[in-house]
Amino acid sequence: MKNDLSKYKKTAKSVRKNQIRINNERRILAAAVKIFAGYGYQGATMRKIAEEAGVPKANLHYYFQTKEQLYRQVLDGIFKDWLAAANTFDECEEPVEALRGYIETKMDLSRKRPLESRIWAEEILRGAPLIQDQLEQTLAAWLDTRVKRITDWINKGTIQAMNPRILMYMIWAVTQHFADFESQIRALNQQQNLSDEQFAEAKTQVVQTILKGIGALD
Amino acid sequence: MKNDLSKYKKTAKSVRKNQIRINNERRILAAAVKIFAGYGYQGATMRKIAEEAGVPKANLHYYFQTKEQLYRQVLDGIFKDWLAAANTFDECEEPVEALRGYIETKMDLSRKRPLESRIWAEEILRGAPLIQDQLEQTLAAWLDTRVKRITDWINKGTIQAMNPRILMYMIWAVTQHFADFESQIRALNQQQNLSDEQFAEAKTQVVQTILKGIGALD
DNA sequence: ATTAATCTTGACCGTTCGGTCAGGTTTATT
DNA sequence: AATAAACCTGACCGAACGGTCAAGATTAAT
Repeated sequence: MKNDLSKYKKTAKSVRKNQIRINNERRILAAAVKIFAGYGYQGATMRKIAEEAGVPKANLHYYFQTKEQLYRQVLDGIFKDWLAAANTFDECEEPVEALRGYIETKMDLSRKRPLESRIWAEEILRGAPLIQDQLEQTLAAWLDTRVKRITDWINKGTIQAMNPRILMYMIWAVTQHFADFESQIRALNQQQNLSDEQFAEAKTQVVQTILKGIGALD
Repeated sequence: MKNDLSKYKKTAKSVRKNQIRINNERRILAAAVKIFAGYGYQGATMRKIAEEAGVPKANLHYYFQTKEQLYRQVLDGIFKDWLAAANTFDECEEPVEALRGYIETKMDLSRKRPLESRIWAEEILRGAPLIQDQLEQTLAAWLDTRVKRITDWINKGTIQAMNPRILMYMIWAVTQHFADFESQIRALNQQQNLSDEQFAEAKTQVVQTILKGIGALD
């Protein structure tokens, strides 16, 4: 097995040896994110990724056996970021601050990592062929516990009665829209990407509209 | 020119001749919508489309010279539907009913024509390489006039102050999410698509949340 | 009945795709 | 210094892609 990593754990000095692999894997993954986001899974080619990473195509297959495995690792990285951001939801006890923090974090993620958001979106668009398990297990479990929290708020009368799942779908839809539909927003904004000021305004308005829409604000 | 249609306009009987062409074009376009939606532009192949339509691959190139031209005609059809639905916005004078009607129409469109929504989404995701002109001209003009209507409502005090463009982005994001992210919603709904009842609930909640969120409802 | 236009199709073409591999180079171990 | 493990890469492969074309079948026009 060319790519069996277990052997690297035998000695202390092998840590330095790993560095070559770590650096190259990181470089290739960064290039893969760009190319997959820009062309989609099918439109992306190993040639383009190799060119973007500045390595020969054969080298890609040395570190990642197949295109699909490379793509899977890209998706894994995105999913981890997603879950990390998702924990913002639990940092506050009160619905207003918990939801505000979560929406703002998701908006920031769309602003700072639009490529990752687009890769995720395309995967879902195609029917989630590779991440269905993660959706049905990890994401479904994450959602269930947050639905319970929101239900508690509703039962306490802090926010009005509603379907918590639909609220979460709305938050995801709106926040990710600013990454996924960036090119449409640009076309409708005099061919300019949203400035920092415009994006800040959007962020505020999204938070206000949703919070007010569920009766958490006046 | 094999595919010059001008000659068909010469006689009355040519209308019947057209029927073969009309039927085959329609059949191929319907198959193309399915395949483009399911696999994306790059992932879709002329082979698959021909198979879905039940005609030999060479026949596709008889009616549509290239894959890109076939795809363009699919996009044109989607854009026309989009604009037709968009006119719902103008049917009512008051903001509550105008926005409610528009949101509901967009939700219904997501429910009834999810494939078209996904093709549109993928095109935007890829940077709108083929429809940029339509976005910058037709869609931008459509949006501008609606922004003016909303601004009037704000100036009259019927709804609260806000950025009308961001409101429209939110409406598009949420309504199209139910088509574009259908596979994610299904994975989070016990592997079942939303039932008619669930979708009706979502529609109501989306309308209520947005209208209340902009201060148009109590 | 004849002619012309339109439609149909299997076979084929050049290109590009993901992936392989042998053999050379570099780095680590003893 | 010698050996081994890891890394690198140009050249190559079969498969699948979009697209073409000549020749036959069908339909319309006279």
